Amino acid sequence: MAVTIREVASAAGVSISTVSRAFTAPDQVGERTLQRILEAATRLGYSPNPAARSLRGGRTGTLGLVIPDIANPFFPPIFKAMQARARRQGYTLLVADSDEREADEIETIAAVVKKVDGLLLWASTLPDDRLVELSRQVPLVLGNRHVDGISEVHVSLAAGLTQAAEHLRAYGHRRCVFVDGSRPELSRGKSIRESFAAHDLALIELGPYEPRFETGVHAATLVAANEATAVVAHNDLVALGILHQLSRLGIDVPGRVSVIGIDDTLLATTATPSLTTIRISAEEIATKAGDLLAETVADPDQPARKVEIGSRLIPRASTGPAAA
Amino acid sequence: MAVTIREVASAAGVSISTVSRAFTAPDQVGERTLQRILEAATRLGYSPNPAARSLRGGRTGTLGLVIPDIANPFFPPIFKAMQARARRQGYTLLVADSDEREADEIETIAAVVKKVDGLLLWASTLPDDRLVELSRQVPLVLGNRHVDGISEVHVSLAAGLTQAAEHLRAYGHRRCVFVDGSRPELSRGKSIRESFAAHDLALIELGPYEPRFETGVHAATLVAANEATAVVAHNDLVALGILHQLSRLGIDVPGRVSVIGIDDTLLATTATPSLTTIRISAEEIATKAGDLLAETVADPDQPARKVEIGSRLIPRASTGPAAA
DNA sequence: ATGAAAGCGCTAACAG
DNA sequence: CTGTTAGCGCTTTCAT
Repeated sequence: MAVTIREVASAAGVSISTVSRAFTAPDQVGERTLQRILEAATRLGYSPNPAARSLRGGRTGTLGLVIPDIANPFFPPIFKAMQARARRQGYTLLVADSDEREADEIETIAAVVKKVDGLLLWASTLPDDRLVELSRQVPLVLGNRHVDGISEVHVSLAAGLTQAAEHLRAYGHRRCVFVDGSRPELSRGKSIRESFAAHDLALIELGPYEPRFETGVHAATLVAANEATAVVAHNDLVALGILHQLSRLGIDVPGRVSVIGIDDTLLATTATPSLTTIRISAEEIATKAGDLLAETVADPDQPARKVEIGSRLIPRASTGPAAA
Repeated sequence: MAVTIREVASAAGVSISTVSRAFTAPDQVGERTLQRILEAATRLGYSPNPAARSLRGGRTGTLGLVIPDIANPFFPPIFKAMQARARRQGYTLLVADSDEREADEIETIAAVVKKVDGLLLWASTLPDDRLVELSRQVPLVLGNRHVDGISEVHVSLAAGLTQAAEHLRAYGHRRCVFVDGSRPELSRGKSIRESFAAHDLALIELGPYEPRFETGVHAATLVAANEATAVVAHNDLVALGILHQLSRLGIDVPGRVSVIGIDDTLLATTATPSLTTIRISAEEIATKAGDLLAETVADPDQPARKVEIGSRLIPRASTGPAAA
């Protein structure tokens, strides 16, 4: 076993409580004593045993993040930003991938829930009542999912989509396609319909499909057939599928068709042409979700709150003037 | 607090030891007793407190994975595969991103080391002696890093690079460029030099640069200037930079230049044209590294072992016959 | 096959 | 400011 508080105590010639305090409430310990303890601790290579701490204090010092698919490039930046934030607040972040399947998600949550002080569940597929139940078991915050009585961070695409509409309109586009790849519950369709209608842009909706590259490949042909001059895709991945197929069909982007993605992932920056897309800031998610979670952990009985995450258009090379 | 072993015990009319056994050694408990306990446990919603378990047993039931950058698309599949494997072995996986900086890595490791039964460190930037020291503190396996006396999984690109050389040679290429983006210690240069020499392919080496998209953009111009007909990039990201710039220069891929990446990430599949690349199987890494780590945890004093991970070429649309 | 009891390392009253 | 003490929930001898 590793070195314990007791050995530090005897090395420093104090009691174990004083050593404990030296780590949890240094200001309650005498100047010189503190020095001696810290010195002894470093020399012996002591660091507190988290298991004992948790057992005693009921706090684990870790926050949980459950996401549907870390291979979706939308999530790694969130992971990073949340980890950085958690660490600054003295927490370790435990990230688990639920593989986008309900059964796996249940298992994932079960594996994690007893090891964390609070949980952020992104785009959960679980039924409302299970989430309500879970929220009684652990401080809980939902991402992109609404359940009455549970705090939530919600990504709003409204701002970004409005900017996209303005952008396309300014370039003279009139007829656009939206490739929907959502689960119906959280369809991005409604939001885009409103924004585009407000800017007098005709919108043809395709789908819903799965949000995959192949979906874009398939949809590209339909875009051409619909005589639209611009497409908004469900996300960057789908947009890349569109770009890919358009290129094979010899349809120039943005010369004949403009393409817009959503999420501003690595895929958008590295695409050819680079992809105009709607950015959702990982830092903003981490900050707001992290704060909300921290507050929920601190006071689990406060009323549920809803926090909005904004979005904005990042114009790049895949959009341009409408073809004549 | 949640329901404890004591409540289950009294509900089932047995002692707490028997309940404990029901969960840790069910075969040592009478048939009917076991039934009753399990029934009571489910009814009460009991599940063992991991903190108490760890404290008592010294085992945490979690395995740690420290990676340099989860935003590098090479890592998410490894995360997923490792998590799946760990779970099947009854472990939770704790993943931490060290942000590619030594100071962060030290902090990251410190944050997780006491919370895990074993640690897999990928591409660590720490000096040898620190790693040796760490290996005395926790069962340790290294990924793509060699330190005497510590077990290691090592990705060998030899097979994939040989296939790449054969592939290019068969297409009539003679003059190739390699864009090096490695830290010098783990340069991919040596391996490719040998493979290409063996196939009588002239190899011009550029770099070393940082393994970024912009590196590829920059290198593309040099490729053209060197009159090479094929490029191998340090990884898919760099390859996409090359693709991007080649496209802007109006140089057709694979008509005038063939491009090969390394890693077979999502970027390769979604590129236009889709990218020929060298695949390193995440499943193979997870399986071999997971087993090695499990064995190291089970018997920390066994001699260090080295396990090789293979690679192979995935031909796609970015390679073709050499220009005349 | 089951129970009693002793801690694992630590924190948080409570005393002084 | 510092020490004493009682557990946190569980596993694990040691009995029975």
